[in-house]
Amino acid sequence: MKEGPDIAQIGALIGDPARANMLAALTGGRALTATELAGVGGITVQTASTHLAKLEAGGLLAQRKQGRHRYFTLADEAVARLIESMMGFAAGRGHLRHQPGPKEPALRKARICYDHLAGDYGVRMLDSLIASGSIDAVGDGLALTEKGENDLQRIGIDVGDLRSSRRPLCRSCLDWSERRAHLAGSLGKALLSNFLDKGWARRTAESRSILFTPEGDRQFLMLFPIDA
Amino acid sequence: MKEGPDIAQIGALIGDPARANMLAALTGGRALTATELAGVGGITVQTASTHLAKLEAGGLLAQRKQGRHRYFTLADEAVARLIESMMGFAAGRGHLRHQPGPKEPALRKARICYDHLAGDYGVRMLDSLIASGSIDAVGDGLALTEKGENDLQRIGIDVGDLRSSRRPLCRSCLDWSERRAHLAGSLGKALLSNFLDKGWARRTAESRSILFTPEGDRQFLMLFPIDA
DNA sequence: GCAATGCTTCGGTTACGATCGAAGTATGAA
DNA sequence: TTCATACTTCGATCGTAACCGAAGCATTGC
Repeated sequence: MKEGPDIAQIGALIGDPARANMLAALTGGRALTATELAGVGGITVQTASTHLAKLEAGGLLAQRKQGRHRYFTLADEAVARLIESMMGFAAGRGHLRHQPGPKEPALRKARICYDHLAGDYGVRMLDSLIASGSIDAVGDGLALTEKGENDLQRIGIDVGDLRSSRRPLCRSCLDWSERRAHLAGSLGKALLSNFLDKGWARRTAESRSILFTPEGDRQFLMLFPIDA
Repeated sequence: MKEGPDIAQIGALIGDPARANMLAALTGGRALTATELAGVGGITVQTASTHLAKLEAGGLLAQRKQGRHRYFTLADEAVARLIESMMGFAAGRGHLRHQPGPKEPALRKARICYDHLAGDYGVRMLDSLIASGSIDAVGDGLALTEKGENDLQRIGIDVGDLRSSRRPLCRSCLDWSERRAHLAGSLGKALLSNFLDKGWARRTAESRSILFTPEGDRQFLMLFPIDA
């Protein structure tokens, strides 16, 4: 007994419904204030404050003071991956929420996962990139090809810039709704930013879902075709 | 709020120290009885029984009756991966146990992770396989090469048999002690079995650690050299 | 300066769940 | 049959942590 790292601590941190809701909301990548997170968790600000303090002490959250606000974000991408992987696991076991809710279909279609595109569209994009030879896939690993680099340049993404960052360029992330991989890493982030910049899609206020405009939808589907 | 799968439930399941200890013990791959698990968790059998019932209801455990014993195991490999990934995360945040303990060094050197080799030796083995060209690595993904297949045949592992199983042949698994990848999947399992069969190493009674014999140690290090 | 907003800290209540003793069920051994 | 072992269920206790009202800081705006 007492072997290895202490998983009970972080399990307990995630194990409270209010905290889990806050973490899930922060997986949206946006920095949120304590008051907003209290709303997400369905609790008062006082209670939220103690929860947030615990999460920060546990290394899951980071906070940034700005004026009289305090913006909370996930500490880093590793936390986002942990949350998303737990979601994948929970979805696989049928630990779904009681009511699917009206927002559910939009979430399944396209949502943000920390800073990249997830859901049906995220999976489709990666599939298409692999099919077109832009990305090589070996097992769970992904690597950008020369062809991919050229193609991306054409739509306005400079891979050279991305390579300079310490963060891995390509990374696969298991999608909880599709149960298949989508593209994470700095390239995944750059692609989503690109779509948002072009006005193809926009983020919604209080949800993780991403709404494509009709025109953006058309462009996206044309850019990432599936031959089936 | 209330978006996506319910991670709080499984978080809470893992969040109790007694349950976390039991799960960690079961990551050793061995089926354990309720009484043994009670010892691991440091609680009475009654308490353990209720914990085990909850874990089973949550889909984390499976049980098998045999005579008057009940053997518990992790429900499947996905659970093992979740536990190990949480250990990796916890180790990265410094959520280590209070006292490193005497068994710690042995665990770090070589231990079992569900059914394959982990720890320093596990990482070394994968590094060596990649360096020798037996395994291709792209990002986090791993694939056996033709050369690798031949080499393995020579030490008595028939890859053809392994391929027929539904389980992936190669899979990378993040090692919590080394913070680097080691080899999982059916090939990882086959390799460990091979070492045990040859008498190079043996499993210990109540721990996850794996003890190499002096001769086994020599053979292992010779088979998987590191040029550095 | 004063009021308003955003958040934290304090204090006290409450509820849930972990815990164990004791009793109950099942299997095996004598 | 009787006893022993392995485990579960019941009942009751107890501790902890989630929770909120109220008060206390800090920052901004007027």
